Amino acid sequence: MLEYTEKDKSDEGPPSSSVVERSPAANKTGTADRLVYKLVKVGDDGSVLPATEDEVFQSLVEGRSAELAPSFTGGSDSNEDYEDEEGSGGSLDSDDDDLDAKEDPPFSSELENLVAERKKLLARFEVVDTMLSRVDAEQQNRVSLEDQAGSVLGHKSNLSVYMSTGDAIGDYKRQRRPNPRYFDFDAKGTHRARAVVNQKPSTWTSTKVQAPKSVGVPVVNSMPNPTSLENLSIRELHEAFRSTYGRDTSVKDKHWLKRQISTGWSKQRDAALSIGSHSQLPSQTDPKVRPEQRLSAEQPLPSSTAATELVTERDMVNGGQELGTNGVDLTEQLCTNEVDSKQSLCRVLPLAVISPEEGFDASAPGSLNELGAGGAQIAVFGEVVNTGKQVGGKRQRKPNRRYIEDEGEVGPGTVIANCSRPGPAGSDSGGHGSGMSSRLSWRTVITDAGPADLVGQSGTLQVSTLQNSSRANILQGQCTNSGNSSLKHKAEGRATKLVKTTHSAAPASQHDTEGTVLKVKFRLPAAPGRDKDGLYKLNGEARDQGSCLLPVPSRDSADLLQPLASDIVGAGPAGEQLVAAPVPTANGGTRRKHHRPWTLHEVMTLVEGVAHCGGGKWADIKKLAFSSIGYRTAVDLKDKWRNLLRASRAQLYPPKQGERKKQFTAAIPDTLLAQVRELAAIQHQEAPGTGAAGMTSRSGRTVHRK
DNA sequence: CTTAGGG
DNA sequence: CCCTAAG
Repeated sequence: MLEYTEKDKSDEGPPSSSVVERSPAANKTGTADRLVYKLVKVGDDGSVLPATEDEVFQSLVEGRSAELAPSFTGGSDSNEDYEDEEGSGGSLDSDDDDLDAKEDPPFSSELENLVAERKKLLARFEVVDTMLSRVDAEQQNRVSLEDQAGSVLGHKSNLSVYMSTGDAIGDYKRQRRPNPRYFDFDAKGTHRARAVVNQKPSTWTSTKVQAPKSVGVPVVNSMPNPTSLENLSIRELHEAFRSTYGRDTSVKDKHWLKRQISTGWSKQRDAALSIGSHSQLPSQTDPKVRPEQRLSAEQPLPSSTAATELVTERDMVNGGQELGTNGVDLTEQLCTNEVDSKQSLCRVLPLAVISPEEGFDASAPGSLNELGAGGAQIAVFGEVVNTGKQVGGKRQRKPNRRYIEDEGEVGPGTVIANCSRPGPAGSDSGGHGSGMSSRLSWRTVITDAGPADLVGQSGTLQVSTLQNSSRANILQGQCTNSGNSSLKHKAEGRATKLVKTTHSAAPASQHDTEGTVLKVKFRLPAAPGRDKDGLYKLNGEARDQGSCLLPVPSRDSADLLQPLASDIVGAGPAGEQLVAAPVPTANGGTRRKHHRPWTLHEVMTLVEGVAHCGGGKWADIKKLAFSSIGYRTAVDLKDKWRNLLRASRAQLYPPKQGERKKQFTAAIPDTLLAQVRELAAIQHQEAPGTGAAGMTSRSGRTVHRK
């Protein structure tokens, strides 16, 4: 019931392609601004209408007629976007004007050559962009204000709207990751609404689809059997990927690769089929379909549609490329296109897709957990990226952001890479939905000046932007933030942590004090993922510390620094260490992971915590002993402890055999290990017996040997 | 949400 | 470190 209800409320937008009048304002009005006219369609008469991404994209691609597909126009627009705008209204107007001026298309449009068109379009986009930037800025401000005010509601709606691109229906739940357990539940609620939605896309699709180019891998027959993917090694997967998409990828995650590949195949197949007639669904493609999903997937499969679209887009994009004369222009154009396409897809796909979440945009670094909207996939460069479409009607797991570094890599596509990800291609740490991320990056690129401006206006914005670039950038974020220290942004868990860390970490260890610590809360809409800590409060660290039960023995700086790590992030002002620096892997690739070496201090703290609370009470320990640490989650503690146990055990057996083994572990002093052992022993004892002092279950965990 | 385990 | 399955 609940789900259903919620949907009703928020959904308005998406589903009804039809008009949908939502009770809009009611909910979101105030806040929902975010969307705002991202895209504007300028009519010949000079009127400006909010256009759908599709429209824009189309117009861009086709170059010629500024017009959009008729079918599209009306319906799609009616999304939240609309509403949103109203909310923010004022600021936009000016922009609109600009558009008008620039945009009026000459009568002789027909005659105009593509170049001219392109220019125009570009100009238009710029304007739009600008607009967007402003809007964002504005929103940021608003958000910040809201935060201060303490109003929470607004955010939610905003974000979701924004990200989910309409489709999201604002339903938070949907964005969560598909836990099987919940899935059923979810699905039920969701379906109806969706069903309603599905019609719109078709129109568009049919129009566009023309000559799908065959990609690296041609048609159905020639495609390898998906099931074969299971057994492939990463290298093989890479090859397959390359053949499928025509580019390399650095992603190491097998799941991701498989998914991408299979998706690519299925898509291609679909495209091929759909062109001729109508395709059937590729159900077998995905190896991991969840049964539940199938059951629940009553709806018709839009997949074919999606695929088609993607293909089409790709073609278009490619075309653009070819046409492009001058590098620069080209570049821009591409970027633009890409962006648009993404957006458009988002818009469209959602309808079709059951679970947008899955969607994953190769080009968008971010996403992590799904964002619904963002989820939609995009075609980057011609390549068909996995769409949220669920091939077999099942949801695919979403790839971890972490693993996706891709995108930029493509040779040919380089252009885009530049555009979208200027900086070090960050992995998306922040990832909030792909949608978001893509957006961000995009924006970043385009708005050169933008960032600066934005920053100035609202520090907040920056943060989000930064995310993409990984923690390295965080610093900036700090700076920015510092201004508005009071702001709290909801951030994605990790990101948040990181940021936080950067901010306060070092100091914290010592005397901290910082009243200023801010919690940066990214506003990721949907980011369901791991917000765990997102909300973490930075309480004054000092305060907490004082309150901690566990006295931290080594507060001395010496202790802190000594440890293995360089980590103490704080140490360096620049918080760069946080990072996800690419780490070379033995195998060969590089992977970016958040790695934050444990400091001796932390380890000691952990040990004490265990001593006080017993093993297994990670959450408690976290609260007590790590209140000042912040970035270590209970799980981290658990993991670390596990490692310590291992180490302590290992210590007993000297590494005689010439195996140098894990030298890494080195840093931990024997004494500590000894303590660990002791504790382990103690717990071991107690556990089995009866809960001695109220410690009940924790025991078992102690020694597991693997 | 918190734990335990696996990877 | 991350992810997931289980209470």
